[in-house]
Amino acid sequence: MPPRKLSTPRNRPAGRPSGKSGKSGKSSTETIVKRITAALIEHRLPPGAKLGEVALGEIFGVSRTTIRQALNRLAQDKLITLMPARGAFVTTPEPREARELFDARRVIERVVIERFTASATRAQLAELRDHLVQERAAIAAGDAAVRNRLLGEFHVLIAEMAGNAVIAELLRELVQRSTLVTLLYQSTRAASCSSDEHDALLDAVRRRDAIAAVRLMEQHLTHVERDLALPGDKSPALDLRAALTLARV
Amino acid sequence: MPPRKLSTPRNRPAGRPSGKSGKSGKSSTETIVKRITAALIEHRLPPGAKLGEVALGEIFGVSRTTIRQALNRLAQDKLITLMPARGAFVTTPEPREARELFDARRVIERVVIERFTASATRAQLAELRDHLVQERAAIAAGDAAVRNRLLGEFHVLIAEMAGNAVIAELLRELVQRSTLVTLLYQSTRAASCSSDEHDALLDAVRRRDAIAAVRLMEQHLTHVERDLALPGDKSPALDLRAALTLARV
DNA sequence: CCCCACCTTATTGTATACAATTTTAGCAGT
DNA sequence: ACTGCTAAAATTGTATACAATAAGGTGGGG
Repeated sequence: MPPRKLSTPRNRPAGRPSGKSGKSGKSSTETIVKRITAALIEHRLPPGAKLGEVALGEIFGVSRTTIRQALNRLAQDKLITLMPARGAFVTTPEPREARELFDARRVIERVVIERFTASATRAQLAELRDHLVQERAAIAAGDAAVRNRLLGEFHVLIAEMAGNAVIAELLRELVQRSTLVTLLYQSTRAASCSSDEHDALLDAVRRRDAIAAVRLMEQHLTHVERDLALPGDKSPALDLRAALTLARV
Repeated sequence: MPPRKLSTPRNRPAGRPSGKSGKSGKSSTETIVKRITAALIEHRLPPGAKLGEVALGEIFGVSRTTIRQALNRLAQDKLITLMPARGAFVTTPEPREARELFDARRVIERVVIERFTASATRAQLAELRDHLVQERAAIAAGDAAVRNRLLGEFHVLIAEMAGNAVIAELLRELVQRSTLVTLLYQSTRAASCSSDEHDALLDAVRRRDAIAAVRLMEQHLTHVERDLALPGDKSPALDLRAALTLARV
């Protein structure tokens, strides 16, 4: 890597970032968290990638202090893993964690969809239909990044509409993490399938068929999980040994 | 060039908070988060209290940088609320949030207790029995602080034993937040009652009676919520007007 | 030829310095 | 005397500087 010290004294004297120059009224930390999260969800940062503080600082034009705050936030969401005195790395979820994530989602989303089926308004259904159109567009355009983000947001959107903000927030975290899992153990063919299942789900809600909606949601989550290439219960050590054995030859 | 230690370590003698030797295996941020969390859960810091950065820094013997990291962590757990350029305050949960918290807990803990009833080992039951003894001791001693902590930990303990670490972590957050709620809208009489219900719950698990266990858990959570003096749906504005009307007289 | 100790280097952890904003106290005006 | 503005103090937001630690490279020894 570049040992040259590319000094970047381009930092503003001090104080707040560029302020109102079109950027945003949001806190800069918040902005950075969102940018990195988007990069993770859209698979521009692969699991295991190192997130150096100085590198990020130069990219976003802020000091390490601000970067560090953002990294702490991301670590608490389990999207990145902080290794003391080592640095921040994109989390590589273990198979066990992947299964637990989808299990937790089934527990929560079963209730969410049941309630939403009872309370959904026409406007909410229209919004979800719009969302589904966007999903289809991203899939048709082959934009895997946006596709993965939208497929996850669909679930969060329903949870927010179901009326319990606390549950919606929990689910948002779970969906983000399981998106990371999907990217790790992905099998690409499942994409359009997911969107079709979203469609069927909405249809059941429109018919106010709670039983069918719950069943479709559970099947949907089970399908997504099953389409992952989750190693049975193999620990990373076994994979390592296998890799080394092959390398020997 | 030999990097001799000729520079003066200016601020190291600031001294650690607890003079205990050698326990600093943990990160200092982690320690501070736990200390503040304990203070919140045990009601030594009331909702609405301001947590100034310099004050905390002096208390714990660290700089504002470290304090700020801890405050960010606590804010993400919703235990404190950060108001931009204003400071950090102990969260004052609104009635709506309180109801949503207990609703979320019912959704999750129903499943947790059902699974635990099926999988509980003798050793796990013994550990829970020990925990219950501690609860009783704290109640008998009139130690409200420890009591509240233990009453919450009971639920988290069961979730951890139920085998899904992700769900257990979600519940830990919910329990912490609902403990804060309990302290705000408390009605003290419910304490021993909770412990009795924990006892009944354990009994159902011992009998492997999943249906009873689920029912007892739901009733338990409903009781805890009902014992709160949650204002109906009054918004703070209404409370303010009422208060002013009374003050006028 | 390989392995180990030491040193160099890069990166993280923490403290301090400075800028900006909010709050509060003081003052003038009506 | 009370309300509205202005300046000083306090507090937060951000940047930089310094200390500690882990990774990597080099030379010497087995």
